[in-house]
Amino acid sequence: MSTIPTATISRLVTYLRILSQLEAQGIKKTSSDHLAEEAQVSAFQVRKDLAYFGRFGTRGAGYSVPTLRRELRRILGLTRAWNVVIVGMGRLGQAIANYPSFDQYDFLLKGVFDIDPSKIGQKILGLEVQHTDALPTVVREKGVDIGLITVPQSAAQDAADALVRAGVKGILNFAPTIINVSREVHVEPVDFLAGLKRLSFYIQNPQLKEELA
Amino acid sequence: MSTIPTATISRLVTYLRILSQLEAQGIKKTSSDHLAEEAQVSAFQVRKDLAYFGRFGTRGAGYSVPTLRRELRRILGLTRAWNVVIVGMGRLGQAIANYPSFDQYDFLLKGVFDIDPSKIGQKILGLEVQHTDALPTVVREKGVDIGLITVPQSAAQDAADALVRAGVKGILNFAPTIINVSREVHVEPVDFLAGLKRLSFYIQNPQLKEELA
DNA sequence: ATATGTGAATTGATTCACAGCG
DNA sequence: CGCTGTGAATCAATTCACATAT
Repeated sequence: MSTIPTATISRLVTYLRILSQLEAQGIKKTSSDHLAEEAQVSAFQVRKDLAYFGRFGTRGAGYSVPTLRRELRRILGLTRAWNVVIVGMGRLGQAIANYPSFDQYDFLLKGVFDIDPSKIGQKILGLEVQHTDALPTVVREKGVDIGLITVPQSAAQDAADALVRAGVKGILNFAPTIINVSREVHVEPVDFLAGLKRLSFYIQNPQLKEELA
Repeated sequence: MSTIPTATISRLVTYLRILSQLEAQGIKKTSSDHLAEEAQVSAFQVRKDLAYFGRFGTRGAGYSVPTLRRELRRILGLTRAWNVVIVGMGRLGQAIANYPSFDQYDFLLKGVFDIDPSKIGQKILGLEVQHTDALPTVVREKGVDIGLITVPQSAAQDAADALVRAGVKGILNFAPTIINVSREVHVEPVDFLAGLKRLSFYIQNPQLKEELA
């Protein structure tokens, strides 16, 4: 079996969102051409990405929207609910917790944590903010899979260590820093300051538009 | 001149952050080995990334932290301030506006916008929330370079269109959807729901750890 | 002695062209 | 005929090895 590019996984997430929108519009059929246009990639790319996981289309006819959507949800592990906690209940943590339809995406918020005594005990969406020391208990008892880190940069590594010790399998890191975790825990960065700095580069160097992939 | 991988730009942002931390600690010298360890890449990669832009080190001795930091800031366009606006003053927009030291990074918030009449007129960090219709005026008068989109998915394309018409050069898109803009405007996505879904895939397929780049 | 800078080699990802199937 | 699925070819990115400079 050939190796799967990480970029393919990102694109599968995009294809799934497009399919969900098509399904919501009652559209039953689509094609690699259409998905490609919506995802802003080539049709070759769409077909190759899907080919890593199987054959989902009908030659000459394209793809069934419900079928391909179901398959992508299965491939991405989105047929089950994932239990998550948030570490860091500042403004960003609260915004994420309250994000519209966060729970509709089958990510269930099972706990919210901080180390600031003034925050502990506050209620967020019916959950009481707990001290990070309670992480191991909550992760075990609630079967938590994923931890979101929304603490300041200086506290991010401590939060990551606590989450890993508590036994989460994945971390979504909003803090603007790289965190070190054991090999078996996967980390996805969500770094908007880094995004701003990349924008700064591209705006300052518009002539590089052609020289960049 | 060879073409510059987009991944290189992301890594330069990481190297810059590491150098800033080293400088704050009073450390004057570093090496490609040290930067590589901190950035979780190879030392070859660090040197190759820097080589796209010049020679910044001393053979046998490594890199001067202040010098390399200054050079990276110059390369990334971070020696000047960038004027930004935020479109979407829900919880996420407010959290980003209030992000600790957002302005310390030389991104200056020049306006906040929404289309919800109940939000217009509210004060955020001394700025009055304005209707999106006012974007062209503000962008022109304040010299705004970058727009942040923190509206719901369904409103993201409209927000992007308004920003592009108003004349911004770059967009940081927090909405979970791909937006279409004219070629000369650069878009950086910041999609935490996509990050969660990628985590779902990697957690469900731990055996692929070796098969993924 | 030591660590950078860089052409060459290798590995990986994307694009292509067309075979295969409905 | 139309569109998918896929090996082959191309293109891009990373890794390597070592020449080079201090």
